[in-house]
Amino acid sequence: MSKDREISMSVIRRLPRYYRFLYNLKQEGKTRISSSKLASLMGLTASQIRQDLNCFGEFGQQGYGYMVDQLYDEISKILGIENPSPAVIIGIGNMGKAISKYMDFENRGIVITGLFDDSPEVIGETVGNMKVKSMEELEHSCNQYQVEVGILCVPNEAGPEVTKQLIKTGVKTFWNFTHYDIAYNHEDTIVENVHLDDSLMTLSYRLNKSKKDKQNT
Amino acid sequence: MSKDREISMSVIRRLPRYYRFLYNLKQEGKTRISSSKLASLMGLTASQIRQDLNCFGEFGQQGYGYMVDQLYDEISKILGIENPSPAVIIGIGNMGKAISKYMDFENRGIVITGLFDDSPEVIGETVGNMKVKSMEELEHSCNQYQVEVGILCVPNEAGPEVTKQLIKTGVKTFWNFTHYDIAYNHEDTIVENVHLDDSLMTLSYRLNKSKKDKQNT
DNA sequence: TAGATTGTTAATCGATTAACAATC
DNA sequence: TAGATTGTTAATCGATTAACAATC
Repeated sequence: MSKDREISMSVIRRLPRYYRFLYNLKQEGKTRISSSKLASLMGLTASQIRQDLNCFGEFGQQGYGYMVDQLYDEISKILGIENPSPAVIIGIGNMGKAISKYMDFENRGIVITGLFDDSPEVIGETVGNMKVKSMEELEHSCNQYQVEVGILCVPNEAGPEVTKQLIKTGVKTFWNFTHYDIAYNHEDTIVENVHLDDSLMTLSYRLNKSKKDKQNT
Repeated sequence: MSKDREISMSVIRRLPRYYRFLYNLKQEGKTRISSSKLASLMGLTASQIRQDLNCFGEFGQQGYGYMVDQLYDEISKILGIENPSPAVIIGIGNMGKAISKYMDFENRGIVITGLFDDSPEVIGETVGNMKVKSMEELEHSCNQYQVEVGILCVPNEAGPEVTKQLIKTGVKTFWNFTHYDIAYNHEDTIVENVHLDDSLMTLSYRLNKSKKDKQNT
């Protein structure tokens, strides 16, 4: 049974990875998998996998393991991939363009309903198969498509203003590529930050650390 | 004093954020900050900040707090931003282009020494201020610039092969935008993964969760 | 039935928070 | 000196791992 206990972020962040590995197993034609097999495949412990899955229900069979197809579908449901939520991308610079072309949104629980920018050079341009609209059209478009998610690819300085505009149209969920701290400044928002700078600096730290460690050996 | 105890990933991943907030404080002309002020600014506890910083040394003054400038410099040193490491970007599609133009590499501890792709349409193109080279030139270029970091923006299928090529030239550190699990397949590598898909699915989960929660109230 | 593997409780480990003596 | 705030030890909290009874 799914428990009342609030599911921790650590568990949630592992779900997409399970989903990915199960997809691969499906592709390979595997029909069943045990927690210990999956564990060694993913570099986790079998215990952790069973604990994680049992946050959401009892998907396995004792003595047998898990059905790959069924588990895949369950996680797909849990992640909400079946009924994708409408989203807009704001800021169609390099990052906005890359995101709109590169991401497989529909298989990630999101449908892009519009691209927006405030630069005259970009407005009207076709990216993927969508025309970039002006910021003046944002509110109308958000209402029309009942947009729920804002994807922020604008420069850091534009973060606060664009966030305000989106919140005015009822958007409460953000995929945020800027440094602007949306969750801190706006109550009742759901924010997933992509801090590429932070990730790169972490890498730099780890590389330098390993260099230093080698010197001292 | 800096301790012998291995520093945990949780701490390391907070460093870039400290760095960012200290940069802002500098910009605002602030000269000193206490752990409790910084804590409320960042939405952390003062305890955690003091614990984190004390992994690396004693940077504060009792009864006074921390010097903004000094602390900023210390963290900069810790992150290895002062002596940037040479890197190459492989795969100059949408994401590769966005990364090369958008990121402020030099201020993140990295210098880009070359862009590489295997598509004739992209080779020779100028991105930012660099010409895209062919994969044949990779090995020579890596040796020439003593490249330490590989940035992988290639399609998932190309992950294993490109990784192999880079490792052959001595690259052991990766900023990885593919789904290929480098660390799992190659020993002694340092890998920082950017899993945009995972981040987006986590967002989808959280949004759907909040919708369900609202229905049940 | 016997063997395998789950679901779940208990034990361990690590990270965060609280408390306080040291000291500027 | 008195007040403030650090550095650091101790207490708490949460997440991971181990163990095992339930059961397919």
